[in-house]
Amino acid sequence: MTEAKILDAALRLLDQGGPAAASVRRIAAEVGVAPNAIYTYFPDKAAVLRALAERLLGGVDHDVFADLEQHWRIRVEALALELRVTLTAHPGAVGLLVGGPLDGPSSMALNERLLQLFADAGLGPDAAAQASYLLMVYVFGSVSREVAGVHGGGPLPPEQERVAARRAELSAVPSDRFPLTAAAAVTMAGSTSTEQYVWGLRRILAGLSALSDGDDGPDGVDGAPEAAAP
Amino acid sequence: MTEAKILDAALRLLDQGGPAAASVRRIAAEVGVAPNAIYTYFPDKAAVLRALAERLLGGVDHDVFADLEQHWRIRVEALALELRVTLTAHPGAVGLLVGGPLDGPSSMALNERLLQLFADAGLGPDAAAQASYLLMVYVFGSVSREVAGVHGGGPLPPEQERVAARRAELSAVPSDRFPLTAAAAVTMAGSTSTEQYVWGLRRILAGLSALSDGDDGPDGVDGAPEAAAP
DNA sequence: ACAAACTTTGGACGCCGTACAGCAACGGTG
DNA sequence: CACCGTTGCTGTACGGCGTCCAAAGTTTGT
Repeated sequence: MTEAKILDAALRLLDQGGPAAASVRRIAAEVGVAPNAIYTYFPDKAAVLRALAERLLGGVDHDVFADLEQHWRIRVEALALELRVTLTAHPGAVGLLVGGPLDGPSSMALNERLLQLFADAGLGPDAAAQASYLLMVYVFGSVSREVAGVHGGGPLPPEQERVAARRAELSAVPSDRFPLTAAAAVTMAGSTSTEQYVWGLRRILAGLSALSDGDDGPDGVDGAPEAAAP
Repeated sequence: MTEAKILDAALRLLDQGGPAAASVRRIAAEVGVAPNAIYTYFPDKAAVLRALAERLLGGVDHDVFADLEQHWRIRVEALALELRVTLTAHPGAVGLLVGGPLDGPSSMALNERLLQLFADAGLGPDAAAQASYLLMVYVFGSVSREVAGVHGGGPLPPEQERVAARRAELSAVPSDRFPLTAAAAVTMAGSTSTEQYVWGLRRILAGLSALSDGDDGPDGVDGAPEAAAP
């Protein structure tokens, strides 16, 4: 009946049955309308999915990160963590976001916020733009790796479960052909964990801090537990 | 007739017409057989695409990066650049790689190589595993951003052209609502450039270098032209 | 009350992935 | 050489897909 109901239905189907379930016909059935009624509100299926992606990105609460009291690194981390939660909440929809261009109003607003954040950090406009892009690449890359291989429906299993499953898979790696992989299997199994996400984020922020004026952050060199070198 | 011919045909169609063109029926027609003949060699369409992804990843030449004479940072950069070229050469196939799990032999070999590289850099096994994952996230994230929105066929336009097109789009950004975005539009237009790719890569490697023993690399703080802060 | 505008539907078209049964070529065994 | 089991391929069919068209229904303005 309205665009909103169509998007609601699409997201519901996407969550329950993955990308394959979000067909025009099923969406229409979910709304309770004939398939072609959808075309009254959207020119084609792609437009529905684009609008949905836009809505999901719009669900990120920006104002939280505007608090100038906090150190910029903290604020970027908070933003990155919130983005990850928002995206992984709808695994079936991740493909829409990583696969399409990010040029909607929500993307722009998000980007503007990020630019402000990096400007606060002391980066010039150009460096801030590059840093923002780098951060988005990291967030989207991480999330898409995280939900990769989820074709069916349902929410993502809890982190602990996924890590355990991955550990089981990796325990089968032949240590003669891939000795390093086999040796680091336990750490690798944690790739899709919040810990690894934050670890990578901190490495990136450390790399960016060198551009910012002098200060080198709250946590010297290692921000994650397993970061020690021999 | 053979699996190889099927994969050849699939890649050809993918290159020419994007993901939508790589249907089982079209692949079969390209090979010159009936559609269902494909199922003699692959259990379903997904298996074809998985095999194709595996083959593409296998096309990355590893031995180049084994040269211990070079500094590890140079070798990682070379690997990242080669990976980007390999992936962007087939825009329609990028979705297969970022959308599915990376657990084939080629992925494992690549990962093993990366672990070795970071071990050479002085990172412990666990940090090396985390760094490898971070790098892969960056590469795949960058590439998928780069080919995002390419639904049709044909190769990616030359970099310069894409940047110019993006610049034109961004020039329409209303500077009252998104002042920072509008101000940095020219830099943002270069997001999908090799320069930006290397810039981000260097930030990440800088962040990782802090973990490696003491040395801080060949290029102090800024590795890209526009990196200066006011 | 009537006309105009908008919304929804029934039906159809061509394409998709895939299952099943049958046909053609072939290698090994008598 | 004749036989036969295995393997590769085809013909055909089913249900689902995105989308178009003309017709029917509904709402709105006057």
